[in-house]
Amino acid sequence: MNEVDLRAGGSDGIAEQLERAIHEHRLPPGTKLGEDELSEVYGVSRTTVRAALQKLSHQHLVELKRNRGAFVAQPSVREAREVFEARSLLEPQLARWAAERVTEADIAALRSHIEAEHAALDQGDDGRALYLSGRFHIEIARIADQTTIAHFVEELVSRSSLVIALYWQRRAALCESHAHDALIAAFAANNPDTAEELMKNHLLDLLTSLDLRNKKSVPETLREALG
Amino acid sequence: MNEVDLRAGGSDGIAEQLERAIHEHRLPPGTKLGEDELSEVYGVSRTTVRAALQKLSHQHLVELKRNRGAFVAQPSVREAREVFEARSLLEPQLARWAAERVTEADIAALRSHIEAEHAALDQGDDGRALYLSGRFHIEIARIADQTTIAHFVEELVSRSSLVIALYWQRRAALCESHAHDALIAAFAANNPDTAEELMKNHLLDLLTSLDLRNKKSVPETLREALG
DNA sequence: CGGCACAATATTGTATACAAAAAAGTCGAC
DNA sequence: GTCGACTTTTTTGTATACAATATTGTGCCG
Repeated sequence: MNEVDLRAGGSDGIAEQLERAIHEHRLPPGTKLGEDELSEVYGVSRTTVRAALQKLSHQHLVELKRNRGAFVAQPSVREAREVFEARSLLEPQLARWAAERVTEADIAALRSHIEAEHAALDQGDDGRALYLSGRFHIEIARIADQTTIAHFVEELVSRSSLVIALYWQRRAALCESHAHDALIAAFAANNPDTAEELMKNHLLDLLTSLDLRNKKSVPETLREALG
Repeated sequence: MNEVDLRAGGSDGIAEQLERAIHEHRLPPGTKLGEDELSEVYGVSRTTVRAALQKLSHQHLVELKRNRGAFVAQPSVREAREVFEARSLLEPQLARWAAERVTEADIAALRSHIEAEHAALDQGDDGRALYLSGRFHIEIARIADQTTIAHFVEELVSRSSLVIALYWQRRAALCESHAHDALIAAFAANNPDTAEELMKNHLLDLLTSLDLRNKKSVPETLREALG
C-alpha cells in the first residue's frame, strides 16, 4: 500500500492532485482512471475516489462512461472552439476589471508567477510551465474579484490544457509569448483598455496556434484511427 | 416506502428533480436536505443521494457543510451581483448568435414555451412559471449552438432563481415583462443587434428588480437576525 | 482455420455496515 | 431554577460487500 496521504482530506485533495496531473499533461487525454487503481495509490476507498472523479467529470476534465469507467477527457474540435469562445467572452472583461482594481501586491504576485513559469521552462518541465501559465489567467480572475466568473475561468483553463495536449501544433513557445508580460505592464499602468485588448488578442493567438482541422488526433473509436 | 421511481436512473434523475424543486421555489433557500430523508423519498440508497447532492453542490445550488449536511444554497448579496454580472457577459452575445442561427422550428418552440409560462401564471403556479422563464434563457443558449456556454448559463439561471427567492421585491410580474416576446420578435426578424441589446436590457431589468441592500433576508447566523 | 456462443474475469454501480462527529436531551450541582 | 457536563441520539463520512454490466478468454462447430 503506497499511501501518499497529502494534506487536503478526502476527495477534494485527490481531485486536486488529479486535476494538476491532467493540467501538467502527466495524464494524457484518454487515460483510463480505474477506481481500484486510484484507491490503492491514494490509500482510500473507492467511495472517496468516485467522489473525486465525479467532481472532475462535472468540470469536464474527466469523462464518465457508464459501466465503463472514468477517462481523461478528450475534447472534440468543436468543444475546443467553444472553450475559447467562452474564454473570449469572459477574460477580456476580467482583465479590464483587474486593471482597475490591481494592487502593488497583486503585481508582485503576478511577476513572481511568471518567474516561476520561466524557471520551469528552463528546467525543461513543460508541463509545469503550462500549468503555471494557466494559473496566471486564474490569478487575474482573482484580482478582478469576481469569484463566480473566476470559477468558470478555472474550468475553462483546465479544459484548455486538454485542448492544447490534443491540438497544439507549434512545439516551442508555450504561453510565454510575452503576452503575460505585456498584461502585467498594462495592469501596472492601470490601463483597463489596453489590458482588455491584450487579453483579447492573447486568447486569439492561443486559438490560432492550434490545429483544429486535425480530426484524427482523437480517434473517437479505433475504427477511424486506422481505416 | 414511497418509491417514486422516475425514468432517469440513479443520481442524475434525483439531481434533476431536486434542481427543479429548487428552481420552482418548492425548496426554499436554507432548507436542509437530509440524506436519509431523501433516500427514503426516492427509494434509493444514501450513496445515490450523495452523488446527486454533490452534483448540485458543484452547481452552487446546494451548500455542503462538513459533518453538517446539505442545504439549499443561500446566495449572498455579493454572489447575487456576481451571477448577474456573469450572465451579462454571456447572454447578450448568446442572443446575438441565436438571432443569426435561429430556425422556424426554434421560434415555434420558443413561442410554445412562453405559452406554457403564461398558462402556469394563469393557474397561479408562480414557481413553475419562474422555472419556465429560466428555461427560456437556456433555450436561447441551445439555439446559439454553444453547449459549453449553455452549461454555464444553465447554472447561472438556476442560481438566479435562488437569488430571486431571496431578494425579489416586486411581488407581481415575474420575467413576463414582454421582454421575452420582444426577444422572439428580434429572432424572427433575424436581427442580432436588437436581440443582443434586448437581452442586455432584460438582464439589467432583472437585476434592478432585486433589493440587494436587504442584508437581513439571509440571516447567516441567528445572531444578526435578532440583535 | 475462422466465427460464434458461452464461461470466466474484471470493473463499475449500488446498498449496507461501521466509525466519527455533531446535535439534542438529561441529570446533577449550585 | 439555571448553568454546565455528560450521555444519548441522530446524522454524516468512509469503508466494505454484493449485484450488475462489460470485457476478455476458451472451446466447440462449421
